[in-house]
Amino acid sequence: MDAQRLDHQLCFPLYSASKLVVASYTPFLEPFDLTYTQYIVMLVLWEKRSITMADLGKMLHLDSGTLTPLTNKLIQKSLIKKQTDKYDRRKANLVLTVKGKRLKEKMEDIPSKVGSCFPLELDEAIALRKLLDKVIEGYEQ
Amino acid sequence: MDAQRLDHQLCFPLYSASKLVVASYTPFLEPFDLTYTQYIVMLVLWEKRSITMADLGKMLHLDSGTLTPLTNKLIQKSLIKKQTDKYDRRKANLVLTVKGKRLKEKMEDIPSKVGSCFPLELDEAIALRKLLDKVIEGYEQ
DNA sequence: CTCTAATCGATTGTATACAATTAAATTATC
DNA sequence: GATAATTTAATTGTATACAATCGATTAGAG
Repeated sequence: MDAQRLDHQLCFPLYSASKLVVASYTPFLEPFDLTYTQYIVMLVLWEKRSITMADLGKMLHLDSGTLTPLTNKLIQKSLIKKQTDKYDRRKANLVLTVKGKRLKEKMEDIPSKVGSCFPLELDEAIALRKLLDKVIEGYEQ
Repeated sequence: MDAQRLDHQLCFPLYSASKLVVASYTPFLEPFDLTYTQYIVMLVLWEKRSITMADLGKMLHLDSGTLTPLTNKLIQKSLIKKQTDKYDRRKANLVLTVKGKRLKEKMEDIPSKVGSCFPLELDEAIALRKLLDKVIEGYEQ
């Protein structure tokens, strides 16, 4: 059994499925002029109302080299604002604008629309989620 | 139950796990001066010995905008060659160089090294694989 | 209090990704 | 056999990703 074969490695289906699922958001996000990564930043802001760049990076597993230009795009679209923290001038707090807050309701049905593009039953989705969490949390070195 | 939450969506763990697993190859690939994407192209070539850009793109789910610069890197490293097809001059066949062929044995133990960074049991890996395949094959629209 | 260490976000450089377009070559249609 | 349609790979433009570095700021050790 040759381990050096694409179809014997778990990484490749993972990499492919991830790209496919991310791409499946595109047609639903395009009307709102958002990319997938921009969308998940908005998801976080809709939950938190305010978050520093560092904490956002921890939540999304993205570094400042990705987040700085990405949040600048969202600022440019008037969806969020960046304001220096009052007590620690190194920190930059991201907060929603009124326009950014309002967007939430307009995009409400996207998760279910994306979900219906995929054939997983609820128990399968739960099992997949559990396995992915184990991969993420169990990683060592 | 709010569907618009990062931790209620399957896409995000999938996206995170994929990035993590791909990144976990880096320390093992670095000594060979290869990135993950360059590595999976080599995996294909080690299996096929010769393949057109189009067929490689179908196998890896990547388009020419990604593959052209990527294969150019591998050519530059003298691991592969690109030769115009004799019978259809539109097609470019990728083939291994001697150096590219020899690399296979040197990288033999990478899959198991990466595998041991993750805590999945065999049955879990099989289940994950099956679910990912269902996601990929079942996608519609 | 002062000097060092750590933290934070921005920047730079390299490497994917993909949409859209283009040019060259081949196939299909008549 | 001329022409339209298709295929193939390259190119262009935009958007991630991440490693490495930098400058500003704050925290910590003595």
